[in-house]
Amino acid sequence: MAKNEKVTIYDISKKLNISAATVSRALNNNPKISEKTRELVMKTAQELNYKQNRLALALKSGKTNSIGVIVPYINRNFFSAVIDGIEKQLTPHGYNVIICQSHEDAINEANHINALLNTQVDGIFMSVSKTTHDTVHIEKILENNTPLIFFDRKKDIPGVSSVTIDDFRGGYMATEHLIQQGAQRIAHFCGDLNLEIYKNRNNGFLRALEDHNIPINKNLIIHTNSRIEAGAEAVAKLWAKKNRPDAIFSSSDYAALGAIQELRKLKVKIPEEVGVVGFSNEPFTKYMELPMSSIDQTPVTMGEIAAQVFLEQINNKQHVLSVEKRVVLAPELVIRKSSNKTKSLKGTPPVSTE
Amino acid sequence: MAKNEKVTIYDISKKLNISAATVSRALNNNPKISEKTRELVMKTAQELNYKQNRLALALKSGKTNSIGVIVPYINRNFFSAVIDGIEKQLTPHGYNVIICQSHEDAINEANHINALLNTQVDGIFMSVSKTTHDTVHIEKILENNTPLIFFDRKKDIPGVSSVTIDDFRGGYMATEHLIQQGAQRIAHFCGDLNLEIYKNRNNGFLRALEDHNIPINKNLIIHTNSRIEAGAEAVAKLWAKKNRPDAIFSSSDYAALGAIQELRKLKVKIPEEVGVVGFSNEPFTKYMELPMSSIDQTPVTMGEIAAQVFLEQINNKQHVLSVEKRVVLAPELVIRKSSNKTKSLKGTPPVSTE
DNA sequence: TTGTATGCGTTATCAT
DNA sequence: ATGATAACGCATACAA
Repeated sequence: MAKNEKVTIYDISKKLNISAATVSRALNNNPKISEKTRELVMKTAQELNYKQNRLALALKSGKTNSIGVIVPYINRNFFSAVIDGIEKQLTPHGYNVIICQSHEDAINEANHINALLNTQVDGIFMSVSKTTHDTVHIEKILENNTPLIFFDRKKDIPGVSSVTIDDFRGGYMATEHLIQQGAQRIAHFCGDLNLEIYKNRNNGFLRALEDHNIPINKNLIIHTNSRIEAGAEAVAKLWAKKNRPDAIFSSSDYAALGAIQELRKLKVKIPEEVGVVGFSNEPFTKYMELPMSSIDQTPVTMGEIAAQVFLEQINNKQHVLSVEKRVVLAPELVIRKSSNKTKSLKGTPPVSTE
Repeated sequence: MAKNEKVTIYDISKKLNISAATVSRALNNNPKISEKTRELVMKTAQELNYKQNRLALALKSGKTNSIGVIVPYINRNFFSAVIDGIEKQLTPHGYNVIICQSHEDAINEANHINALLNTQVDGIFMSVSKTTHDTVHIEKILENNTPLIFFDRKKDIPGVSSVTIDDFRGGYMATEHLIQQGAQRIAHFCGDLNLEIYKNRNNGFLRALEDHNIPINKNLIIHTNSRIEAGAEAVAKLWAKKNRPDAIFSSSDYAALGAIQELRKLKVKIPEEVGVVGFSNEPFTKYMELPMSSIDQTPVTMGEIAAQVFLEQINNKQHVLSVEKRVVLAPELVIRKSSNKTKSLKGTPPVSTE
């Protein structure tokens, strides 16, 4: 028996000598169908191994029941956790999640957007790449009237909702914590200022210094990317000079990891001589030989809320021209050994110690 | 100007007073179309911001130009690297990659398979979950006549192609290396034997001992999962007894990491007292304070080859009932400090030292 | 070279 | 309660 051919509602209708319309109705639990017919149809559908063709449905209804997510990399815990959050919320609603990686390249981003729009996805979630300056390719999503939700890394586009964390606050908390630990010369590893998130973390850092009357020293602000090597190099440079820092706040956990590795090579005592705080609370920070303090971005929550914003948005589409909702989540400081000189400390929420 | 409505080839045809068929042909570079018409169509398509509806195309052609990939977790470097390999090969061919996570749950796996089949993907790549025993949900893919390619973790199903690495060889290499470093009492952290990969690594381990006349000691074979905690617990138990091992070969990098952490807590010297080799060559192994030896599975290559096998398969579909191709890749031993007692060692390919 | 008609699998509208 | 038919957007066989 060749199972080659796809079985359609017509096959069922022929077998039962009823119309395809009736089959369709029965399959969709239309109340105007007799119980007998419905059961018969259901049974035959099973027997014939009928599978609804979502393509046809999508073409007819204009809804594909799938959404696209574009992230820089899927193997960053932060991003995969956000995706988990989105999936968790949307799967029960019958949505399919299409995941795309931009690899931090605006061109890939544009291609993916095109492909997703051609696929007629019902919505797009994205965290923009570092190389995305121009937003014309992003605006195509809006021209296409497809809901767009930014998460974490956003661009300021009117009418576009976003879910982010308060990066300013995160930067502030990390810095203030280091100050409270006695630090006076805090170095900051600052990410690409093209991205709001890094700018905000940087501003939080600066404000914390100000508020505590610590002079700002430009030499201690190092522009690094999010790679381990970048952190190691930064430390190497800083320690080659006089007037070394007594703490490091890195906008990236990976750069912070590199920094710690280099510091240990240099036999610098952590946290006694130098306290270190990273950002993102990647899982490895917890499992390091010298566990690292970091700022948790509650990525799963971020994904869940992004999904909720999306659902609201498509339900409100009656007469509304554009809805825009900007959700900002609170970051959480997780204090671990790399910045904790005191054995016991009283953490004030939302600060947690491990 | 309301940009609400999707523009179709009909809109273009009306505007130009030509038939939709001509527009379609022009858009597809059909050679039987006059240059003038083609240019005109292309221009108006641009002006109107026309986007091909892949849904309609898919419904018509029976090809969606998208493929599905099902992996346990996307944030395992191994899996995301395989996905990178698949994408790299398939994107130039116009394919869209839909990524799904099973979270090691056979039920999720089945749901994803269903969704992908309903979406009419042109092929499915998968690495089965640990909880997948029964394969009926997988066989539905074949009943549906959709090409299926296993990578890394496969089930033995006739007619299904697979790309794996020689796990037996990997286990053998790791073990032999430890023996050459002088180990005589090698513990093995063995994964879930429900999966072929772990069974094979285990067999490789056993054979290496045999070949070097080392008696097999069942007490040194510990069944762990792939979590850090599992490795730490295993070490704690082993070191609580007499006759401790002098080396560990772990089927998982994560378990090996936990082992190393625990060993350092116990002040056991690595690699002097105990050599450790993991499996998968996750990026963190390289960046550990005490870099860890591991077996590299060449995941990007694996993904690329899987994609090639898929492309071959759909091109050969003329009269062939079923094609099956089993590609086995060679693993590579990467020697790092955790197992390297000798300062200088002469690595014989495909062994690399870092 | 271009136009006409048809079908891909569904659902919705209108009949019956 | 059920049937006939049109429509979603596209590509193609057949005509012209």
